[in-house]
Amino acid sequence: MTQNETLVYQLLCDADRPLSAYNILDALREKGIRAPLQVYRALAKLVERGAVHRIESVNGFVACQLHDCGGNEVSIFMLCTQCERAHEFTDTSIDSRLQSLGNDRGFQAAHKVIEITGLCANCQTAETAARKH
Amino acid sequence: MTQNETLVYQLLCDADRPLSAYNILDALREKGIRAPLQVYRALAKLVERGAVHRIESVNGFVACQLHDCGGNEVSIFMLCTQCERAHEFTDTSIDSRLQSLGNDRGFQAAHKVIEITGLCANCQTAETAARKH
DNA sequence: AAAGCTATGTTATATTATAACATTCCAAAA
DNA sequence: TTTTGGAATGTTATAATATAACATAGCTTT
Repeated sequence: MTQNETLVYQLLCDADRPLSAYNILDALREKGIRAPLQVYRALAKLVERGAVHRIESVNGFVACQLHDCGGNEVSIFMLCTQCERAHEFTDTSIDSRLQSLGNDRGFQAAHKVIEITGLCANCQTAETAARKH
Repeated sequence: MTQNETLVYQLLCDADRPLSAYNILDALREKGIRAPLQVYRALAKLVERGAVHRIESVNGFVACQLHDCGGNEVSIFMLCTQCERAHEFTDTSIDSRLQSLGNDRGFQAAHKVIEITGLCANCQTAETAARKH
């Protein structure tokens, strides 16, 4: 990994939620990153390599949370609108079903996005508690 | 539907691919739409009502292609990188599987995004034909 | 007529992303 | 050892997407 990629990747690993490219830029200014392109270039490489995922629903980026994710499985993300955390997982049955839907139509899939937005369990209970006042 | 919503909705219905907010703005200038906000406000209402879907992968918008889509099903989109067309459909098994994945984790889903990017059947054959030269 | 609501319009600005070009650094060929 | 070619880097400018803040207009209910 190059210098800039390492900086960006480490930051994403330490973060507990998706970061935007400009979040990253701001956080890494003191480390010598000065321009958006430096961030976007590092991100492009990291995403290409599967080390980082782009979350379309929030225009953000997260470090891959699954050790062997570079593989073929589609990542599914659950995104909490409250705490902003992103949980990543995979599901073979959804994956294969989606694949066959594509095949049925002769569609050659290159990339799949599956994202669920809502309230995580934690934030639901917090909200319920808050309503008691 | 209000004036601006009608303009935007008609345009999207006539389009054969997702349009960006600024595509829409440019197309509707002669009809009196002058500022991005007029477009974004109309889109927000239309999306809320289920008449239009936002395609996260391309930051674009399409008119709903399913008559009864205002309902509960998740829309799945296949997006061709070549012709840029978006095909919408639903799949009960993916939907319910995704739902139960959320339930397992106590996640309260509000919105789901499923988008497949790739080459549609049509564009694949066009590409194969082109390679013969 | 007044009050309140929704839609509208307008200007400015925030946020996300890329184009175009110059420079540096390093490894491998000559 | 030099050179040369590719990848990484840096820098400035700008494109593309989206929203904030405020003003006005039109309609409906009281």
